[in-house]
Amino acid sequence: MSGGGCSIVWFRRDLRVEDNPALAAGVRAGTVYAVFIWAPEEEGHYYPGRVSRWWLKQSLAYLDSSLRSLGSSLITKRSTDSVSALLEVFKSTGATQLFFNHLYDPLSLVRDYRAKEILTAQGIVVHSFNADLLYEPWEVNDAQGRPFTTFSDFWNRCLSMPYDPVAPMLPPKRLISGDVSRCPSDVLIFEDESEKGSNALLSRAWSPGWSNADKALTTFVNGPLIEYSVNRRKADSATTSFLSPHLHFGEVSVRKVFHLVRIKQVLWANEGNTSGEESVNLFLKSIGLREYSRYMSFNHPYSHEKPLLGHLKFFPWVVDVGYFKAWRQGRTGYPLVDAGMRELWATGWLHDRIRVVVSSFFVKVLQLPWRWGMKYFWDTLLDADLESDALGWQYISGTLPDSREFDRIDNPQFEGYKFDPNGEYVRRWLPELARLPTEWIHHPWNAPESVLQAAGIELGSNYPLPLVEIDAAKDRLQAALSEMWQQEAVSRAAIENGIEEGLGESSDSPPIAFPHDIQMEVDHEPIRNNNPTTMVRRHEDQMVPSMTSSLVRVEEEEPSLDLRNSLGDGRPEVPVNINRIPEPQREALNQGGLQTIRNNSSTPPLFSPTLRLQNAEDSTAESSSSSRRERDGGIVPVWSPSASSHSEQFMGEENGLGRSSSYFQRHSHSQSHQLTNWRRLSQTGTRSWEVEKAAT
DNA sequence: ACATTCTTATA
DNA sequence: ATAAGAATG
Repeated sequence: MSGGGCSIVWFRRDLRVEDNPALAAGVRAGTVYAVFIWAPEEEGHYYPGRVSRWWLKQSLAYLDSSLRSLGSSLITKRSTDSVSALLEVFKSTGATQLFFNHLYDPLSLVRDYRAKEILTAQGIVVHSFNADLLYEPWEVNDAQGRPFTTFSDFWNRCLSMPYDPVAPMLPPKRLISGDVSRCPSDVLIFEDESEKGSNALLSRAWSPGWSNADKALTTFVNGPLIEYSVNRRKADSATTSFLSPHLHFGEVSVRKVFHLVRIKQVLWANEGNTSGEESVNLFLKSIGLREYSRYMSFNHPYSHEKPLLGHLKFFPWVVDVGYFKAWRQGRTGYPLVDAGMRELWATGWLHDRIRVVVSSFFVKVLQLPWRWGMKYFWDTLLDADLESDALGWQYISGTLPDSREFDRIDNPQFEGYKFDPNGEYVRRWLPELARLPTEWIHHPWNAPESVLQAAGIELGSNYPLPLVEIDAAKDRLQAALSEMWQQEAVSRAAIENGIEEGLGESSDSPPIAFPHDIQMEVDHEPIRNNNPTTMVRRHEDQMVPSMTSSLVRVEEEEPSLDLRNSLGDGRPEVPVNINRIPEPQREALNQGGLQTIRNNSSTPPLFSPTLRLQNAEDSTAESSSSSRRERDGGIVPVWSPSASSHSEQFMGEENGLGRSSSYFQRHSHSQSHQLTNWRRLSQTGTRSWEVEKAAT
């Protein structure tokens, strides 16, 4: 390439020098400035949690040292707006090109698009790459060229793509650095005084940074991987890869993981080691889920906030901060759940199985709104990852086409027998139960008084009785579901009426007129069970309450429900900024986007789900033809968070059942079993389903 | 060989 | 919950 170019390589969640396409391309283009911009306010609601920031700090230090060994260093900038920070860096360095790797969370999609637009207008040439996925979201489509809506279809397709994922590339041998003194770094602060003590403990268990990521990968691939299929169900043993935080920050490339693991698989297959082979399949499936989370986020950018299916739209979630607090503190009375929550709090880590246990308990037994749980995970997990966590919680909550059935409650007691048969996990994290014999460890409430006494346990005093009995939870769930169906019927009736009358005066009256709509905030309802806490149900999934600050306000948050004071855990403050994209900006993105980028002949077309949905054939052809070119850095994935692009093929919250039918109609042939599940949920008086079915 | 129970997996 | 597959009689 031409030697004259001077470029900025913008690091984000790709904190590695190996297999980093943006860095490689920047190096090829000539002189390089490596830049990291810390602008957490941009994340608004999802300001990174303490442990996540701790990780980031270490990881950046490692990146800096590897860049130094290549002859440069990392320029760090503190800002509240990445794009203007970038502009300043361009101004002070005189660079003319920008290189970065794609991200797929809703915020980054918008920000990166904006960055490209603004910088291009300034005469800067922008190149972006895939460094985070095996395949870009727009590369993986069904036979009709549409995105998949279930994981297994998606993953099967990924595994049988006509071309393999790009092979990982080596780090650059050396790097021609720009004059770093032209662009002084800001000191980045990732922890405050109050957090230092807690953070000190983290370094005993975890070592961030790309070289440690590499070590973790090697250790796993040469060790636990082969036994993964048999061990992965044990809550307490170190049989998982522990790669997730490394992967989150891009310290190691998924493609490298994929290739290494595949090599092992071929090896074991040749040896006839079927369980080893199977282990690789299972491990890769979890890699696939990570891929799928990006895929979902790209195609349905509100999936971290809104249920993808609207069939639970009228579910009366239990709005009970007391429940929420008990769950967070590991005082639900179910040992496996409590052990998990204590481990999470203490270490920022949780085995995948236990994540399922605690989140399922949260949604099905406590019936709390899933977004609260998701936000708590976000704040506490070392590997907090918006896309993965949104996928996980939606799966548990039953709002994906291939979710678990909503109807089904997992019993933590039996899960305890399965995942922690000897009770070691529980004993480790719940010292108060440590002396309880294994027989009773997962259901202390059944233990004879003498046994409890001998173990030093007084239920209701030093260990709680079950917060909610499983049987009561089942009843409550059924009751809540019938209530939901009733509301659905009311709403449907209202819509039908609205349509009839709407011929004359359509927009005057709200389409859904039912009492709760207006009285939502004060829709308190006495609860029918034995718990002492006042229970409040609400007919709407709600925004996550602020856990840490008295300042965060979310537009949907109700004044009558002041969750803020009761939630103080002494955790760090979250800034006020809410990540809403201003309306005019959305419009600009929507309308201007395509043409603006297309006019640059070296730049392949943009990809926008909106576009694709509106003009499926056209954009599909584009996406498949340009997916190759993209590897040379041409495409910036673009997505604009306009109302119109919201999960078009899933139910929109607003349009509820109307949308749902078209969704199911479209997919009914390939997904009859999901339909069955959905029908079961809607059995009471869901006439629209029958209508749809007849129409199909 | 066949029916019945048990096990396991489920994004 | 359920369905498929394995083990059992």
